[in-house]
Amino acid sequence: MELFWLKGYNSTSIADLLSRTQLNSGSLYHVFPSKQDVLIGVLEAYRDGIEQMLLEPAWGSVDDPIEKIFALLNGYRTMIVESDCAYGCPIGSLALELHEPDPRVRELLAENFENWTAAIVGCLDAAGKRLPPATDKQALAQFVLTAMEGGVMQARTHLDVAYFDRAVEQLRAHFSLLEKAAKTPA
Amino acid sequence: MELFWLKGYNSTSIADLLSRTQLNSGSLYHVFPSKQDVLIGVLEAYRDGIEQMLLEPAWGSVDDPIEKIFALLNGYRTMIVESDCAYGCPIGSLALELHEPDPRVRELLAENFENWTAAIVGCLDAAGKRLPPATDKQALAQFVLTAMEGGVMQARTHLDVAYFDRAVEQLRAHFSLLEKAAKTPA
DNA sequence: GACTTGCTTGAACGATCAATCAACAACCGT
DNA sequence: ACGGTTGTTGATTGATCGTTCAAGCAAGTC
Repeated sequence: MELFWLKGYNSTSIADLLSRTQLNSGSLYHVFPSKQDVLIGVLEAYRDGIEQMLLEPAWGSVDDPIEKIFALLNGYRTMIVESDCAYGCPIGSLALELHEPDPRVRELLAENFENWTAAIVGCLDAAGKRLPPATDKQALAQFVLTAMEGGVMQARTHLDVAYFDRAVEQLRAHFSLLEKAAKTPA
Repeated sequence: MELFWLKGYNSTSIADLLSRTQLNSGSLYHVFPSKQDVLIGVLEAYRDGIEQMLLEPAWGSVDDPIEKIFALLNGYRTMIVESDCAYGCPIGSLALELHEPDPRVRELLAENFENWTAAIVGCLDAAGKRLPPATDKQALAQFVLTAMEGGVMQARTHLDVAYFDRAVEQLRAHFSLLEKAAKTPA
């Protein structure tokens, strides 16, 4: 149930889940032994569905590997705008909302991040020689995630997408500089 | 009370605050009408104390303006390490933990961010011609915040400072490219 | 020494929430 | 038709939490 995404984990009560799912508490507890298990289920589903839910819609009409990265970021932008800056990256929100997460939950959050950055690494690999050969693609992919999450955080705090846009713009400048550096080797 | 920083707002109960402050509930409610007012007080204190609490300790022995930025980031690194990746930026945590924040609270979070980036803008201004003249210093300062928050988030999720270090390293690469671009004008 | 004012005490209240469980229905194979 | 399994119902429980309040205390004022 994607209520967790909107309201957060702690603020989403079992009653919320029940009214949304039209279930009774007993039925829910028959499937999920505890509220945390619901969260685990949701995180697993998100991890496994990232391809269809995030990448495919964003990449529908984009071929250029580097533009794919920014198309994905633009997908987040759309979500921010449509939710009036309330909704950002669900994983990032949970990562900071849960202060002493269960090991399994923390692990799933990490796996979600890893899946995300793996997709970016795929783009970077496809970009081939447009980037300097010494580029640490894993670190750069994590930096893309970093920029996205930080941008989402500021947009939400200021209630203004422009903060997200500026983060993306700075990231784009970084990529421009990298591409330029790749053309004129040291 | 800096319990909010460690455990988060929702997970810190009034009872926690009482035992920590050696107060009784009545006394606390005599000063702060509600729990949220405690948060507001803490956010105001943090906003006003950022200079002494964050900048001065980090910048004690650093003069170079750009190195000051990275000295500040290194201060966050220390906090991450000392808290075993549990503690990051308190403002960032609250910004994502509170999903429907009171307007005043949201405003204070934004002010804290603005104070922070203003300090970075000061460094960028001091860096003068080492950066390309067309540089949008405000946007770049926000990007530094973005990188910091994103790095903190990933370090906490993976329980590994290396994720923070890589974000800082990427940011440093970005600054290197900017400085290089400033030397060889288009 | 009465009276006010400012602050403290800590038990109590009401609300919310996650979780439980005994009773019950629906479906299946035999 | 029957027993067994699986899934459902929803009132209830026990715990936690934010908040309140009547009573008390200490210090200052006239």
